[in-house]
Amino acid sequence: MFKLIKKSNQSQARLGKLTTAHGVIDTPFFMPIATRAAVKGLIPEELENLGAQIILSNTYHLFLRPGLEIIKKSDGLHKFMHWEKPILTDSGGYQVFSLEKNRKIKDQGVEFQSEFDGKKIFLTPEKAVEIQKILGSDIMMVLDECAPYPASYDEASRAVIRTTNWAQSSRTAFDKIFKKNRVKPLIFGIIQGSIFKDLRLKSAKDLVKLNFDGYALGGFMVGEPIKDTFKMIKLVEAELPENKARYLMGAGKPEQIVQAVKAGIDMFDCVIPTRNARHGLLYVMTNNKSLMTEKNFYQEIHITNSKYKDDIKPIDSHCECYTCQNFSRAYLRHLFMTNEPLGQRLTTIHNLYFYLNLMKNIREELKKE
RNA sequence: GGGUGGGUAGCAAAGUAGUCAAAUGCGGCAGACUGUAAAUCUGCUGGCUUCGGUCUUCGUAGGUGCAAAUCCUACCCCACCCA
Repeated sequence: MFKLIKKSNQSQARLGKLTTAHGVIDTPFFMPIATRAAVKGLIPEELENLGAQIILSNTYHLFLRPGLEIIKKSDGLHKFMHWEKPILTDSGGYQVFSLEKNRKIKDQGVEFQSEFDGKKIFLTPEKAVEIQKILGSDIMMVLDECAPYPASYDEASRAVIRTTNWAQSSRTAFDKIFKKNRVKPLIFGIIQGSIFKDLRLKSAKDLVKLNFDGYALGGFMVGEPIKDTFKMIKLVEAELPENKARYLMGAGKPEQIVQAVKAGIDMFDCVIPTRNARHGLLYVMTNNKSLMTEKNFYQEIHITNSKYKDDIKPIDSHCECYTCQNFSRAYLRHLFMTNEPLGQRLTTIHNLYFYLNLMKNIREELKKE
């Protein structure tokens, strides 16, 4: 359940609390991604210390490997991966987009071809709910169709119709499966519609009727101009009930997250901090004044750049993460140049800390406002 | 001293007359990454350039030939084998 604590008087930003079966989460928040039941090289204790309140896992990938039997036997995903805080599970809707070559969309669901053995997997909205139940998800996402960009109006429209139908089926399946449960996971609907105003509006309105626990804005950050992204966010935000969490799926860069918080978004997830960390792109805070008003509050550095060869400063001199407390740019660069996996682990720690700390600072700033 | 193989860009290694400023790999430089099939991918890596070219390069020095990294001669170096 989402509880709105405070609304900013300078923007649409909100402070809130999201209660799940595994604990209460302060919003706005960022979820590190654990697609395959692990956050790239980090142990759960480290994640917690970095400030992670919740992580994201993936229905499709876990269904393929290790498979549901193993997770059942382990008594759910939390125990399996030793993470006792909340887990949000994505439905596989994004894989409709990212694994475009290996899937076929039908009205009843999506047929994927397994990358491991070529086996065909037919994922329906009902099955996505069932799988997420077995995983032990705290926040389930409905199966949706994430259309690529650019998409024609007709394509986008068809994707919205299917997504809405699937949301209906998911809702029904969910209510049936959890009829007798006192403690239930949350279930979120996903709004689609590419960058077409009327489609986004219709998608939002139809989903709100289904009374989900939260509403996700999907199908963004797939190549569309960021201006359009925010136009759509503003449009959709106005349609959403105040007492439900809003989740901008797959976003984003730090300044985009701040901007989205100001547009009324409560939840985020993104591969950027972890993937970029592994690729040597690191975040440095350049201003400790107001995140909510300053535009350029950070800088990116490529740790492999030759200019860091003899730079014995930490990544970010003001950062309090384990990496910055103990290691220099020169050392991290050396680890990267020599392909030492430790380099990736240390930079992942830093970038995740940067993101999680960013969210914490946003919350504190909103509190003080 | 005799024999054999070899000397190609930062390194390794193809190429053995024209389509060669020279494959490929490594190294080096820079960039991208947004609900993760990503410890991945892309570009550049002799000089100059008005980006059309142009100049200098394949151990060194000569030579043949319209044309040479590629053929010939001499020399210098390296590796291994025999004395």
